[in-house]
Amino acid sequence: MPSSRPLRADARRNREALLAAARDAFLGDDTDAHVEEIARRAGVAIGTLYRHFETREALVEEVYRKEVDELCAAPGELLDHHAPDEALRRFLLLLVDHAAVGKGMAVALESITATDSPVFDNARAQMANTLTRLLDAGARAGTLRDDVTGPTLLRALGGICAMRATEGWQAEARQIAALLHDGLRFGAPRAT
Amino acid sequence: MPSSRPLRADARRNREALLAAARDAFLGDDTDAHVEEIARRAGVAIGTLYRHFETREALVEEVYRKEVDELCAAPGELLDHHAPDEALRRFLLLLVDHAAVGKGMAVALESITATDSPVFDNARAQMANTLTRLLDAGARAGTLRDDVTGPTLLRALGGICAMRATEGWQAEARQIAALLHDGLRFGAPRAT
DNA sequence: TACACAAACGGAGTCGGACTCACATTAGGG
DNA sequence: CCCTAATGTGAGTCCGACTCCGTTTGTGTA
Repeated sequence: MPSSRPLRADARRNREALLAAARDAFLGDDTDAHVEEIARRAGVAIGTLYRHFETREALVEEVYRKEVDELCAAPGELLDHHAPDEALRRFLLLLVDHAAVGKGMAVALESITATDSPVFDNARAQMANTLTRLLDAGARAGTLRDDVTGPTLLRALGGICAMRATEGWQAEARQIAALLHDGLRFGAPRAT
Repeated sequence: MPSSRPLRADARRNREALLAAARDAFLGDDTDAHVEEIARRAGVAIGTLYRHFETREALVEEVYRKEVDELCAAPGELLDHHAPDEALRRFLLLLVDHAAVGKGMAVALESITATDSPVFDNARAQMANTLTRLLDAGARAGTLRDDVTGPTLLRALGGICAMRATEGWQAEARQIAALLHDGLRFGAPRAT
């Protein structure tokens, strides 16, 4: 309900403090930071936290939306400067990098890609659309197969995002991205 | 500590009742059945449940171990009757079928593939070994690329296992399996 | 068959963490 | 400056995993 009324100054301040505190916690190591801890870091009481965010999960979603937005903004430029299959390749690597931001981001991406939690409905739809856009461009160019949809590819990426905390996981993640990319090119009309 | 002493008759009975009740719950829809509910279904008290299983997770692991064992037993026969890349293809489809057993099984497979929870260390290692075996056979035959390891492929499968409850997910899952399979063949010395 | 006792059982109670609610405080329009 | 609706507060509730210890029972032995 942020649109109904401009939100009082102190309320906005607290809301932002909460988001900042949550970001610190979630994007860092403390993926399952307690709400109490987040409120404390933000310098407010629990009640205030719950005035601004329906549930703990709603707060989590809000924190990660910005990251997802940024990620999903990339394809526009990528498609301007690269062939569709190359754009897709770069986007997948970008995804790996984002997952690398922190354990928290990886967990969030996992939730977005791998579950059907309604909390991430928006983020999931946005990511799926982004992938669809890249896939469509590649299909039109004949360099990517045309029988895989954005939502399907999104699911396939779950494995990447879920990785963390293991030695050398990033190399592994890149390899899986490459594997999927190759799978998408394999058998395309103009496969290279 | 089942090996130290043969376990009293009533204890064995209760243990089995608990496992049966848990299997009913987990392999059905009630993935997050409460321990109390499971104990009730088994006709024992909570204390008894905890005598047999360290934690709720330990019970979960026990329930799914059998499924994983069964799944991992398959490649032996598959490799006897099919070329390695075909054996791999079939194994991936088998994985999809197992994930289809129930929401619970899908969740378990997800945990096995996508997290690094120590609860599933055994299952994870077993699955990774199984995949390594298939990949090695394919690499020797020249029909699969040789730069992807079992653990890596296992991670990549996370996306498949995490799928559930969405209309037509199984078709989607098969497609992702095919995608990975194609990615593994793409660029192999004797790619078909 | 009876006995003894270790093993197993039961379930009320503890504990930890998400979430609520009734009251106190305060921003900011008039 | 005052009024009031918006906001903040934090002790308390709720819920579910897990613990503890008194009670019951299976079973090896005489």
